Amino acid sequence: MVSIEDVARRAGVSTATVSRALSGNGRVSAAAHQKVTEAATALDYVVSSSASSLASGRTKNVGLMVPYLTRWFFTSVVEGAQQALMRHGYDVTLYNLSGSVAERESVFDVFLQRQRIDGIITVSLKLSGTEVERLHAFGKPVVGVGGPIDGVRTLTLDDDAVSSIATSHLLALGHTRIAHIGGSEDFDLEFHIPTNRRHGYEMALRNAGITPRPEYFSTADFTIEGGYHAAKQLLGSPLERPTAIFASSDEMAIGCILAARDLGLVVPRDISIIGIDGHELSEFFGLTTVAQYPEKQGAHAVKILMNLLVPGKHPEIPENTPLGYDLVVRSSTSRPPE
Amino acid sequence: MVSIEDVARRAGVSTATVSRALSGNGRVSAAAHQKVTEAATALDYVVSSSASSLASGRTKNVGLMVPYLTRWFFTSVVEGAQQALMRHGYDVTLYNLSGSVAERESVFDVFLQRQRIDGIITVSLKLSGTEVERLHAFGKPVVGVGGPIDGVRTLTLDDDAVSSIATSHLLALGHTRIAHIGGSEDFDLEFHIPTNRRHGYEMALRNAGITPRPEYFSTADFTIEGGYHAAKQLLGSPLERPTAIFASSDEMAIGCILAARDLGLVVPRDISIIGIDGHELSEFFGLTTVAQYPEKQGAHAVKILMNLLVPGKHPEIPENTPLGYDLVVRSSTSRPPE
DNA sequence: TTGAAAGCGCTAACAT
DNA sequence: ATGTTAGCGCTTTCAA
Repeated sequence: MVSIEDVARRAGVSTATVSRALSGNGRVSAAAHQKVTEAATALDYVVSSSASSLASGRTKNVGLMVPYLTRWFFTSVVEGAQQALMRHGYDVTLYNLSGSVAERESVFDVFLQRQRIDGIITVSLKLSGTEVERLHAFGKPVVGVGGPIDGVRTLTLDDDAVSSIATSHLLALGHTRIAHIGGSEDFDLEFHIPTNRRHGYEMALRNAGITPRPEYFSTADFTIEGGYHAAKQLLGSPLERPTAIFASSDEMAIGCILAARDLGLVVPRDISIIGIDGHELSEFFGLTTVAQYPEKQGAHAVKILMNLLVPGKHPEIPENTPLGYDLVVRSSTSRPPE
Repeated sequence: MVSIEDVARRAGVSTATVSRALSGNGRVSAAAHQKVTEAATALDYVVSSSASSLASGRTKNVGLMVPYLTRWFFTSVVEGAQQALMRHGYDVTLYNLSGSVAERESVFDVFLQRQRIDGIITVSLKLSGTEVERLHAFGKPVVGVGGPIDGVRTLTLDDDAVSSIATSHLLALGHTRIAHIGGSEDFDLEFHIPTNRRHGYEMALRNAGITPRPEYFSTADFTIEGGYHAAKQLLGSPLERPTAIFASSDEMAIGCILAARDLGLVVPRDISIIGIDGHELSEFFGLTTVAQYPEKQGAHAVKILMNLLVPGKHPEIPENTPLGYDLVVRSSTSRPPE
């Protein structure tokens, strides 16, 4: 193992100068900087993270907490955050809360306590009061993506605006019988996935002079399968059939498309379908959607965290940059049948 | 911060004893062990990972290297490995190679070198000669999942057996015109996804006295979309249409199902379809598949790694436990049309 | 079985 | 701008 002393010796300076030159903390003459850099390169020197952490209290490591990994949104956020962190020289430690209760507890009681991370990014996490407490007691900066956490700076999509846009798109096409598949409440209890997109939908309808009909509202679990079953109910009922469905996620919307097909309905001729997400599968299915950009959200969270970690060193982030989203119109929506 | 000294004082022993009692290295009397444990619990003491790493050279942290995250197989392996590692008290650092070339290099040159991990698990990684060298120079145990790496113990599905089973299932149903969608070579160049499942398919055919027809072979990129386009070609061609398709992945197989539907073909009446994976969507689509279990593969890799890390402490792993797989018959396969 | 003490490799006062 | 040096909190000889 090549140590800082080896570099110092080769560069003909003290270890302190090497440390300063390589870390960028403290002033070093150009000449010294040059010698140090050369020596370090020649020796393939990389600081030992444990030694550095122990001495400085900084770890150059950030924790990423997710409810689980096998969901497009979560993985995308993680991917975006991970790449951004790497660019800042940070490692990423993954905390997956999908295990047993005991395991989940140990994340808070043991893993977070061992001084391995400088900060945390939580993704769509629904935390208990105790967990939030422990998170704060941890004393390191925390940034959340998706779903508010008490006392934590969180990035959340403007659900009202997004669902209002989706609904308005259908209204503008001339639809009046618009159904909505939202998330079920008990789903929201486990991890935070917005179940409150219903509000924007109803507002948009009301603004258009339409009273939301309860029989046009249904809930599912955000998956293709869930959306499929909900849509079957909505479309198969002998009541006046809706001419459009707005689903709270692309996966559910894809489920709707498949359900419509199985019922012999043609999309969009007989039924228009719109989702929210910009899921990787949405293009293939020709799904109109309001795209959100989870990778960007992850990267954005990193920016904020970096500001908290090394104040002043990074460009200031406006306190509340809203998260971006775009209506992407494809072939699953059109004017309603005459 | 509560330190080892606080615990030692409270327990009335030396820091050395505390260390021994808590780590399990070195003998400690039952009485001392008890006192230490109590004191540690009372004080909410958790060892500082950097201090411990610096002193011992062990980090209790394992690196997980993936080509990228947004693919069912990779995430599932990561999830399985992560949970298993947590149970052993190990943290997981995620190295995602999906970024730019420079970023990919920095993983090997910087991130791996900073002494933060005790070992590495690679997932479906295709590494250059230099990268493999660096990995070995790193001097820590490496275990691979999916795709062989020179000099690295790797877990790989028996592709021959798996594709032979899939093909045999179709043969046993009476199919003789069986097409195969494999992975494209250039896809394999980037990250390792088995493109050699063709062999088992052809062997099975030959054993049944059937000569593989080149026009029944096609390749795609393992996605739904790729499978869809390949299937359209296979099924839309004016040649004698195959009565069954064996796709190298469930996502491609799902693409086949959708393509068949769009062509007005009924699955399985007109065309039988089978995949490989046991993908989370396979059940919904009624897809017959040869399921593999990526979470288990991840957990299995951890077992092997633990043995390498702390030899003797964990149950011995037979040198070559084959990875499990199962034929799961659903509604996408049946006897061929008369 | 236990304790004393010497580091592990680095950073950050402090002094120059 | 640079060097000296005292720790950071733990593990691990070594001696008892």
